[in-house]
Amino acid sequence: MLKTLFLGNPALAVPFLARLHDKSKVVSVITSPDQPAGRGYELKEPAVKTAAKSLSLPIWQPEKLKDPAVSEQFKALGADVGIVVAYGKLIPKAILDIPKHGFINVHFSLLPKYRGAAPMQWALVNGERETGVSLFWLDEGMDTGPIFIQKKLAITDQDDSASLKNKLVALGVEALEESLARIGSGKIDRIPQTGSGSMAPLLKKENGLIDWSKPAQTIMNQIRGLTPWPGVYMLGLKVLKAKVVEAGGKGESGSVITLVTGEGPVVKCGSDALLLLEIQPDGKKAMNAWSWWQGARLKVGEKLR
RNA sequence: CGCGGGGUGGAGCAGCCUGGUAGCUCGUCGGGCUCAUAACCCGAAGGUCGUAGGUUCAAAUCCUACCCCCGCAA
Repeated sequence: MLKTLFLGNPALAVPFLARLHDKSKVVSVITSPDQPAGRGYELKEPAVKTAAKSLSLPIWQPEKLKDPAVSEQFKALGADVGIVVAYGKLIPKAILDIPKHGFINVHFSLLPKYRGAAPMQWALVNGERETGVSLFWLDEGMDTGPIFIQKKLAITDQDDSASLKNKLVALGVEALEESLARIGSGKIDRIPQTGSGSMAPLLKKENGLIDWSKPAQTIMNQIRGLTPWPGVYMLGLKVLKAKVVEAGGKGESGSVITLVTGEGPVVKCGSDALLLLEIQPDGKKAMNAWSWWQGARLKVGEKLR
């Protein structure tokens, strides 16, 4: 059985760890140190750590990978291959060379497109019709290594970041199992990335700011890709769900042009309009847009403040 | 002790600063108008104002403690 390492942090990485545990001997689960997070800054452990505990796997939370002592410990683990899923740190060359086969990174895009931290979100924001998952061999660059296995996935109009994530994780887990089988039988591909790449940089809060003068579909894509984080918002209000509706040229963008009884207000955009369905005011719980409208003290024709 | 917002009939809010009959939009129920309606008109039911104390002739409103929810941030 292959001896493997697993490196990852968030909940999204957990299904990969579970499958890896099924199909190989996981000699160590490497995850970031517990960090203060949440209200009150309580120390919180990464989801991968929680999962590793319940699987009774050895956990290791090194602070700095560049430390030579860390490299020594990696060597001592004697792994055949490392699997990296959303670990969030670049792994130094000194460590990459340690396992017999190197490290495989699971990346949620069709490389070389959307290299970087937030490939799923940017694909949705940009209105892509297709994305996928790429398992590639880590080198020193940012998602630049040779590709092992790549699988495509169509993005539907109904997809949002949650549904797309679920699909990609499922696809990725499959690909992971396939890659382990191939390594076992010696059929290892290392296909250099070709074509022009693009970047999917870490999301910033500002990426979620709504500009009502943009087309409704553009804003809709923002909502699909950036919910739940960083969220698509305007001052004091986050839009969680909406629907594009046709609308003529009349009405100032950002103003409420009509109401759909029981559903919510319709806001004029640069072209067409958005029917708001679910909203979250600052400091409040998420609520349906119709409820929000009851207490919003706004009238049809007014701009959202 | 990271910063901040909030808990008021079933829903979303106003009222609190400047104590003194519980307000608004919606929903529910009954009636009316209408070919009809999610629209309109009339009427009704429904609230320990988060909890426990305190101040006061009088507290949703002022003071104290506690519980719960949420945003930022990470």
